[in-house]
Amino acid sequence: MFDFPMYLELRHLRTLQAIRATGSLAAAAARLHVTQSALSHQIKALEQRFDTALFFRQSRPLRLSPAGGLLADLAERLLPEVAVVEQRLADMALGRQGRLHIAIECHSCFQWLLPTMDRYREDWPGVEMDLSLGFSFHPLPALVRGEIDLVVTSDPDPDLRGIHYEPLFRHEVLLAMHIGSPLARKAWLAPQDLAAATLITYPVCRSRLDVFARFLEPAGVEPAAVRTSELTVMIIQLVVSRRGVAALPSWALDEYRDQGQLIARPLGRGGLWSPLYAAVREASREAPFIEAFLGLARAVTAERLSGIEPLGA
Amino acid sequence: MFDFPMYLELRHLRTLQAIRATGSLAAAAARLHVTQSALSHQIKALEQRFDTALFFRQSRPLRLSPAGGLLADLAERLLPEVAVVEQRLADMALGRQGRLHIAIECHSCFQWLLPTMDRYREDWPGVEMDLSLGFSFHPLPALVRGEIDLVVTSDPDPDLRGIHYEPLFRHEVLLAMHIGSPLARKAWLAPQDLAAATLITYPVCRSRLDVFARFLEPAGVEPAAVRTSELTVMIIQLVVSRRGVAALPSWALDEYRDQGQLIARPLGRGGLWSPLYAAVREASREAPFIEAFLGLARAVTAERLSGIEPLGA
DNA sequence: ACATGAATATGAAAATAATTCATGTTATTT
DNA sequence: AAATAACATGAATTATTTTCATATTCATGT
Repeated sequence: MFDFPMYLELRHLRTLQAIRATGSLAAAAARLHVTQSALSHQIKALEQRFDTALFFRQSRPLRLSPAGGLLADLAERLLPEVAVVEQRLADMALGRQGRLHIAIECHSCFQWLLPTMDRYREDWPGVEMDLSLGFSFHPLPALVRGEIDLVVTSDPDPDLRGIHYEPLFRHEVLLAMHIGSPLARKAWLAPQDLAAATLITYPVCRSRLDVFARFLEPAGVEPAAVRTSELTVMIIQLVVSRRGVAALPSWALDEYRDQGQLIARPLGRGGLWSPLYAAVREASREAPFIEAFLGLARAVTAERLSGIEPLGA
Repeated sequence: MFDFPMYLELRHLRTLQAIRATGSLAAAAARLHVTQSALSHQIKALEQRFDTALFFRQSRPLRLSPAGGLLADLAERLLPEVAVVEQRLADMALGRQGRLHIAIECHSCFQWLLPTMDRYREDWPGVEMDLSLGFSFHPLPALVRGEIDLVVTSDPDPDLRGIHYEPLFRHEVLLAMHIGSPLARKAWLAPQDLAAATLITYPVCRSRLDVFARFLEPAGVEPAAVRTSELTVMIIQLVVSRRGVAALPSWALDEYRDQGQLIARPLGRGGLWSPLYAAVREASREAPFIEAFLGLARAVTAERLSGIEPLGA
């Protein structure tokens, strides 16, 4: 009759489970909202497929055979797991659950990102969070590939389709130097002022450093020396010990500035302002758990960072 | 497009698993022996059903979204379980595995049944065995209902359909008495000889006791007294201490007879012979693991029990 | 045993659902 | 910027599942 196919499917497990629970085909059919005939056919096909009876017919109430019991046991184990996953998927679709793997390209962003994440975790316990540092790899392609879900970046790549850049705020990049530095006497600095200086930067490509990309290189100026350090505290140390100067976000300097050793000056007459974006996939942009994160990030930065100018919605 | 249905099925899990394993729809399709188009449609339907993307399209190799990963994880957990059960079902169909729940109606059958089960277990480790005593319930209907799989009985019920009675052997029922009993002087006993005796029996319905059903009742004789005991050893005790006489299978007496206190005599001139059957469902009759058990039971009884006459195949 | 009611089985038709085919799009590579 | 490989899509096809109508089987009471 049925020539061959007949893979075991969850439908069959639901049927076996219902049959065992109700003790009759008819009742099981009612519970599953199908006709008794449908189940009878289904059972028959299974029995042919496995070449064994699934229940004993000459008795009522129906009793499953050992083979039928095996399948019903399987149903009892698997179906609850399936239900759990379906529920989680539903939650995900509603945006109440999700995954938020964040990568940052901006070394000094910890200052506001960690508090943001802490507060976020309280409201969205169903969201699985992770943070990785996007210094050694390129976070935006990873965002496209779905390896991560949000990238904090200051240089959007407009070529990438399907990525939305949500502006967070603009902040001023200041040149930090020792209070006794000759450059400290100027109200603001011109590119040429750095020609004789040692510039301390994070160890990343110059095109991703605003001092170079938007201040020195346009003017064709190269500092006397460049040295790098991974950590903001270390950079500050070097500046305080008069080993060089460094361009840093104004808020990154706040906690050190009032120690009296450090002074900061704008880069250029109007200052060097840099935007910061949260890049997310278009597909996840409207998920509530993403929107909530962006909103919280804005609130936290506006509250805790000085010298920034909020951007975006 | 698809208006509504779309239950999650194992097919979908197999698809997700293959996609994650291969990193592409096309490769997954090849592995599952369907076209790439089939999987594309399948995925699309799932995405509509769960209202969420299952993988990121703007990247190759394909990467599953969190939702897709959830389903693939589920697949990884469930499919192996399904495979195990399918394998066990195949084994059952071939009769290499099965369930052998045995019930006995015959009190003294332990003597040969336990050794039989012990030896059987060695050869058929895949068969789940159990033994229950069918004294307080009726084992044959339970056999029909599939609660048990084999009943050792001496009175077949021909009304039950679908039950096959496999003859094992005939054995003689002897009357055991104290060696000094006046009855012991006779070469064989007539029903009337018991009219003055105390008869000790197992505590079951008279119709299931051959002494009554086939010896005393046909002759219209009632013993002077009847008392019962559950255990064969206890019955022997009572007989030895001259509290009465008992009708028991000859082999059940073997281990006590040579203690010199006990003597046994045939019931009637030709002796009272009783057959023993193994009742199984027609459906399971030809399963190798059942046939093997029957064969072994015959071998063990022929080897260990005296005074029996093998029956059947 | 026989009738009766309830439950399961069955075949054919109808309804659904899954798959393929042919082709269009989109991504990656050279 | 082609070229190529991979995925998406709509229509047609094929396969499967379900229903409908009805037959058979089982359980029970007389």
